[in-house]
Amino acid sequence: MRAVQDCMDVLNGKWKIAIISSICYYSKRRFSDILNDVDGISNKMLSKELKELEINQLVKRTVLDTQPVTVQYELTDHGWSLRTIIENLTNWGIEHRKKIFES
Amino acid sequence: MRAVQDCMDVLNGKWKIAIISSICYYSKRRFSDILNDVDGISNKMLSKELKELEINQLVKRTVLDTQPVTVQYELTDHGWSLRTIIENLTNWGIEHRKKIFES
DNA sequence: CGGGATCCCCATTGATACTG
DNA sequence: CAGTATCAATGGGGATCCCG
Repeated sequence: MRAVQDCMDVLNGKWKIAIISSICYYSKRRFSDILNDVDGISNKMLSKELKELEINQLVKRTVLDTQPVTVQYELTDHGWSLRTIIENLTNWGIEHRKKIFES
Repeated sequence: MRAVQDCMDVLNGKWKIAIISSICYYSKRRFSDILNDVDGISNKMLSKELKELEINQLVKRTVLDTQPVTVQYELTDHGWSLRTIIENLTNWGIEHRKKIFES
């Protein structure tokens, strides 16, 4: 019971799951790419959420020495371990949509 | 990607997962019991979240003809199908706690 | 017991503009 | 490009009281 909350504390906020999904799908992803992937998110929110994910060691941030600057985000091993959950959530979402559609 | 959001739309709010976990664990659970299970939730929020879960057909509400009234909450088959996800989240939460503790 | 109604606040989010 | 800064608004959520 407590453990579920520990998990949700890390995945709190409106966008965390979607952000992780995006990075997870593409392995490596840039700031502006994620901004496009996640529908409706603002740069401010993305910045904030990514920072939190980094603190919780789910995401690794890498600055590439290009002009202009490129920043890569990728999942850490720990973040990567959420893959199963993401998949389950996705599958459930699909099933749920069917369910609601039928009724 | 969209599907993950469909799922999270249903599980939104601060308390949904915890509430489902509570009911899931006990199979049937009363309002005041859930109120105790979920640490920090207010009756207003519990009431509201349960209503939403009912609308999304994850939870079934049954009023028992006692004095005073007893209300049972249980998961529908659809709600029950979240069991795997709950378990995954729980396990991940435990692992995460270890991880953070080490660092 | 299981909520509903009210009041109220502040944290989260949005929109926009700006910068290295 | 990858953010930061600032201002403003909304609604999530707490506290309390009430009711059948």
